[in-house]
Amino acid sequence: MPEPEMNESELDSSIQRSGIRAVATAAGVSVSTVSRALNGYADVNADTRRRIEATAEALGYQPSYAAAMLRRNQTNTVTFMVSKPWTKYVDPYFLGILDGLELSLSAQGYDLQVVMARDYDLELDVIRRVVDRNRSDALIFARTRPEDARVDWLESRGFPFITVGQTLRNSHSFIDRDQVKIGRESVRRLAALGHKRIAHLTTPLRYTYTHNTIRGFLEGMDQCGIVYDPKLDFECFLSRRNGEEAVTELFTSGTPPTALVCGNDLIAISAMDGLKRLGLRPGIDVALIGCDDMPLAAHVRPALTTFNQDLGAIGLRLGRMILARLRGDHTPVQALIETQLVIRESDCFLGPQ
Amino acid sequence: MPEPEMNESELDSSIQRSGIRAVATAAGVSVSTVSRALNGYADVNADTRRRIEATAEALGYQPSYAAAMLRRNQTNTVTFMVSKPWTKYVDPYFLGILDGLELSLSAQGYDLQVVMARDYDLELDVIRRVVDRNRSDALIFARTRPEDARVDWLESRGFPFITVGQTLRNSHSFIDRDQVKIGRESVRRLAALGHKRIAHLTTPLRYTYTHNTIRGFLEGMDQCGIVYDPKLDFECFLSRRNGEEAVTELFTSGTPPTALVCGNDLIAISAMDGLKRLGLRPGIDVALIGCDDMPLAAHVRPALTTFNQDLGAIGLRLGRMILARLRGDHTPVQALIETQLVIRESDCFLGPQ
DNA sequence: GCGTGATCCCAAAACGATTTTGGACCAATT
DNA sequence: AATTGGTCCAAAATCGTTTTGGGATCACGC
Repeated sequence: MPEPEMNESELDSSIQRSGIRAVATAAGVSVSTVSRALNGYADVNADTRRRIEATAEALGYQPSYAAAMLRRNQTNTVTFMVSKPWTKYVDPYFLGILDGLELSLSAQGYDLQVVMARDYDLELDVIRRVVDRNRSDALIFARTRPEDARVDWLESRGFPFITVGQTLRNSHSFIDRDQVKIGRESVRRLAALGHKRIAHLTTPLRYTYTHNTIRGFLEGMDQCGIVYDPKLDFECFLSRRNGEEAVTELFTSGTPPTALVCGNDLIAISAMDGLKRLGLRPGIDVALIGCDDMPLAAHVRPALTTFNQDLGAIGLRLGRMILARLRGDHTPVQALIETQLVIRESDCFLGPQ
Repeated sequence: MPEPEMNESELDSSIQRSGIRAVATAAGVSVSTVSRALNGYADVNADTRRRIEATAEALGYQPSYAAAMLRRNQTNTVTFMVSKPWTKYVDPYFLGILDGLELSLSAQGYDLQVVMARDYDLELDVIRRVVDRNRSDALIFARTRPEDARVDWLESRGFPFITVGQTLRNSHSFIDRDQVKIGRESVRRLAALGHKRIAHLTTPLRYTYTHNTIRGFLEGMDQCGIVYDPKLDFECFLSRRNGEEAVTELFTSGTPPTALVCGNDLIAISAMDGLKRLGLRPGIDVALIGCDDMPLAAHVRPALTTFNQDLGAIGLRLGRMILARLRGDHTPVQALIETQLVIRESDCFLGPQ
């Protein structure tokens, strides 16, 4: 017995899958006509088409995915690559997008496949595996960096892909939040409330979107006539130096800020904890604005003022974009998603100093 | 032009995929020998095998997934179905498991596919689609209920599946946390700290795991000689009546509890917020124990005492279980995962009442 | 009656692997 | 010398679609 693994392969004798041949016989037409009828080709008589459809339905015919894939040389699958922070930390972004994406893909008969890259170094390997093995028609990934090797490689291969987030070159299709606006509006909101010393607790600088937020932040400062104090900038990580530590440093040396622009809600929430620990009341002594509007943001006290976006809509849009690309539309689409500032309790008027 | 959609189909002229034929020619053997050599069959000369492997490597040969799938009648794909709460709310459970699962699957050449069911009513439809269309070799899903239509259907079809969580019949393979123990140990911990009035803020009752937790809770109460007061039980939902509301009710009428066992961390955190709003200090006036140990649990003040489990390990184990099943091992495996109580700040001695 | 399209349909050829079939070769045993 | 068994390989069949390249049939105008 030369079997490498004794794959017993089920047999599933219960239900007999009827192929296109059975449908053809039952409907009294040829196999090719069934195929053309079921795939919406024009040169099939309307009556014949209806008859074939009825027969297929009656027989419970399901075309073999594998056979179609082999013949058409396309997988009808779109791959979403999950990068490092998402493989470990729960990011509200992830599931929401996946949800909308799956919705639009499945509506067009496409499947969603998920692959994970456990480390930055592995990202390219993972992509290579997916692409080289011809197991997917297109790729989607996020957490883009200004210089992104994944983008370079995929562009050189001509493989269809869309990123969630931008790169420096931006020659490809992407979808992104308007981070510049988020940064700008955060500052403007706080300035309107009277704040002048505004700190920026940024997301990791390796990501493009962080830089865009910073750009918006600086634009906002400029527009409001506030001079930028670089000492009030802190790069925060989820795993290491978080909002709590940043706040501790900010409020125990130099002139502390009266307001905090936080790169995301997790940073904001940990910053609020840090403030409380220092005896400061977030939302009263210090104003905070977050970003993402994760479910918890509304449940935290004080409830977090933050930027909301319709994640499902992003996913949906993403699906439409990739589907268009797959249909042959090669013009790069670059979509900026609007966000709304959700005002809750954590931002506040500048109290008497 | 009878094209239904003008699918331009790329052509990707850049890289010429070399097939098994090319490898055979280059290695000077027959096609079948290449197949046997590359698939680990025994009756191939060791030298020949090495030569073929080297040739395949040199030519960058990647066997056509579609062709193999068509011939072997298996997809080399495992499908994970995401059910409703996970499609909307960020649950730490989800990604961690997916991560470990993908790791073990990809190591064996299997792909992970994700499908979403937007609603409970759709779950069965989604499963049916996946199974009937023969697009997956096995199915994994969670959020099991005592009477679960998905389990019934899959069992009747003989389709391989594993659940994360149990059902009433439990005739299938599953993996689950030891929820009974979680409930029991929560009570025992709080009782050891002097608490006698212990409330239970449960997860939704439609899920099996909630009932198991309740069973453990009652066992613990019994073991500690505490009489159970049904008025201290609250079913919490993420979307509707959350921990905050439960706490508000509990502490504004009747004899309030001194300790809270919470079905998950999200409930616990919102309960803490509710307590603060009532002027009570969680971790000082009222003890809380959560469940899940989501990343935020450690960042919250007071830091949450909660049950931790190695999610990656669960996913890994899940992968091994499904792989064994796919290799023909039909004996149901029922794995209970151990959890550890992570003691932080939110549980506390019973203060002077 | 004969081309000329239009319309509808069909038989056969891909697609690219795996698996089966049959047989060659060699050494050991009868 | 014949038989047996073990080890290897080439050729052909197979999986179930889609696509190709016509072929009937009919209506129409000359």
